Amino acid sequence: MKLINQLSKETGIPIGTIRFYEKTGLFTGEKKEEVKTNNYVYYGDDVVEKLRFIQMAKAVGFTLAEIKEVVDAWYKKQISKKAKIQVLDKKLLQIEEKIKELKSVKKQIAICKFNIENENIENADETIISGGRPFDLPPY
Amino acid sequence: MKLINQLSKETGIPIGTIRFYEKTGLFTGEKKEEVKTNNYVYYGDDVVEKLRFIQMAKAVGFTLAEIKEVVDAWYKKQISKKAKIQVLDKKLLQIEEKIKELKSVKKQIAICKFNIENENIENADETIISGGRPFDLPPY
DNA sequence: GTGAACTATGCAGTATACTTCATACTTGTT
DNA sequence: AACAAGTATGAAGTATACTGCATAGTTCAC
Repeated sequence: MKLINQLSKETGIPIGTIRFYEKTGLFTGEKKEEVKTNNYVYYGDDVVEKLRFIQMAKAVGFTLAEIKEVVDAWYKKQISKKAKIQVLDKKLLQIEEKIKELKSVKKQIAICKFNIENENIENADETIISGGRPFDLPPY
Repeated sequence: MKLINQLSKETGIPIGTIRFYEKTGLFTGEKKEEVKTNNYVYYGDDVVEKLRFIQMAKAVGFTLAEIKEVVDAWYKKQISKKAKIQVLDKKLLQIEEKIKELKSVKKQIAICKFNIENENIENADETIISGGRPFDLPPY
C-alpha cells in the first residue's frame, strides 16, 4: 500500500491533482484501522492503474465525467450488468469515432506539411515564405 | 461567401463559439468593401474546413492553443518554413501518441466489458450484481 | 528533540473554453 | 411602416480541471 506521494511519483501526476480526482470520485484510498496516530490514506496498485487509465483517457479528449462513467461501470455495485455494458459499448463507439477523427486530423496535417515542403523550393530553409497554396490540394 | 449564421448551420457549431474562435485568432472573416450600410463579416469555404478541423482536433484532446499552432503554421506568413515543419512534425508525433493511448484505452474497456459479461452468468440481465473480479485479468 | 519533509483539509484563485446578456444597428417580410 | 430575425460588440457569468495557499498535525533523520 502506497501513500499519496508515492502514487504521484509513480504516475507523474501532481499530488493536488490526485486529491482532486479522489474528491471527484474516480477512486478511493483507505485509512488503516491499526494506525491510530494519523489519518493518512493508503492506496493499492489498482489506483495506480486507474490513474494511468485516467491519464490516457484525458489525453484523447475524454472528460473526467466521462471517465467516471467507465470507472463506475467497472467498480460500482448497484449498477445492473445491462447498464454497465451499455456504458462501455457507448465508450467503445466514441473511441472508434475518435480514431477516425485522429486519422483525419493526421491526414490533413500531413497534406499541410507536404504543401509547405514543396512551395518555394528555391529558397533556403530560413527564408520567410509568403504562404499561398501551390497545389490543387484541399485546404489542410 | 457566407455569413456567420450559415457557417453555424453547416458545421453545427454555435454562433457564439464561432465568434470566440475568431477572436482567439483561429481564422478571420472579411468585411466587404462594397457594402457600406453594415459591418457584417463574410467567411469563405476555407473557414468551414477550418472549423471542421477544429472540431475534430478538439474531440481528440487538442487545446485551442495547440490547434492555433497548426493553423498558424499553415497560414501565417512571417513564419519560416523550418519552423512550420517543426510544428507539424511535433503534432504528427503527438497524434501517434494519442493513437497509442486510444488503443490502450479501448483494450482496457474491452477487458472490462469481457469481465462484466462473464461474471454471475446465472443471474438475469436486470440483476444487481455484486462486483468483484472473477478472472485473473488485470484491472482495466 | 528539533527541523525538514510528508500528510490532511478547506478554500480561494487560475486557465481554458465557452455561454449568456445587454445594447444597438441592419435586413427581410408582410 | 412595423416587426421578426440576423449581425456586431463588449462584458459578465459558467463549467471543467486544476493549482496554490494557509493551517495544522505527523513522521523521519540526525
